[in-house]
Amino acid sequence: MGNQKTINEVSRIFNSYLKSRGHRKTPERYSVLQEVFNQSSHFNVESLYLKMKNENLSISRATIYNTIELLLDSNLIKRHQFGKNIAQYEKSFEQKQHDHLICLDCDKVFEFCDPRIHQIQTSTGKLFNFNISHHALNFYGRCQELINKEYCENKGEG
Amino acid sequence: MGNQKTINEVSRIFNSYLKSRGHRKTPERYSVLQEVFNQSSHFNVESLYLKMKNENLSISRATIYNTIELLLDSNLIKRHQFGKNIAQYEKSFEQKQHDHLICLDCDKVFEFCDPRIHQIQTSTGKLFNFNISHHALNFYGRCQELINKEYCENKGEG
DNA sequence: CTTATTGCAAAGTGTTTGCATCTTA
DNA sequence: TAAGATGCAAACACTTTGCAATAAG
Repeated sequence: MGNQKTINEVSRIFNSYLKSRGHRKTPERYSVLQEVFNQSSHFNVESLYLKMKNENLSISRATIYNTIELLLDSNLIKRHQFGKNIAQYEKSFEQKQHDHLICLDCDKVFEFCDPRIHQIQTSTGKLFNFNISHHALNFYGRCQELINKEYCENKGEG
Repeated sequence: MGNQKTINEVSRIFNSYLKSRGHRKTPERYSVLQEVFNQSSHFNVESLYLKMKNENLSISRATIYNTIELLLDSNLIKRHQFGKNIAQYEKSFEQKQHDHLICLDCDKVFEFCDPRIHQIQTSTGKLFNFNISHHALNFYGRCQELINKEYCENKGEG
């Protein structure tokens, strides 16, 4: 919603990123990008690896870690840590800036937007003379709505 | 500043927490608490362990991990992840609520306060019917001030 | 044909667990 | 003296690294 991109557009971005950095175009890199594109929500390296293996794609963990770095560097994905020692990722194309609500009961992650955060970022940057490139705002708590309860039931899904 | 607590007050809090949960009072638990009390800034389990070993205190990593859980549960410390796979802790007594600025060049962490965050927390909680217990707001960027440059020089210290 | 990239396995790192030994209550 | 806590080492989970084989340009 808003500024969705097709896999072709995203490939083109990745393509020109690779070219600009003198990195080679390999089938593995594009298959990781495709898989990331298919993710509807947050994912981690292991889940991505298993998913790809399950689809009989030829890939190794090392290559996924390698490619993830390139995708981060080209701003096609974002990295998060939601209070656990596992890096979570999400694609950063096709969605507007948002932050996260994390349920401490079911680990489910919800997204929200609030323009005031950007104001705080700007004024804090000025105050500290800090060149802020990005932020992470996480609210931790317990979801209570019926609609959320549903999610809460299939605990620890991701 | 504001509501500092002495080690005696903190011990009393820990003491009554342990009693209320039926946990035993052990010298190790109190020596971890003392060490945490002595920390002026963020710390992690390994740094705490090495510091204690250096002071010839008898302690094991396992016991520190164990005690850290109790200190978290009794709200005497807070846990953070600043974008790395290492849990960072800080004492949560004797200081007011604050958030963090993380320098991507030198890994140094700065603290700031902004009351607007609490407003966002309240309205987001209402909007999602989420019972929010706490939050983490991290700004990532590069520090530029001379005063900060100093910190930046002894890279990777904390 | 040169050199970046892949993929495996080994090593690294932070954390958790199992269990025998101690110690608190 | 019984249940809980400690401490060591082994196990774990995620990530990084070394290196021979492969493939992009």
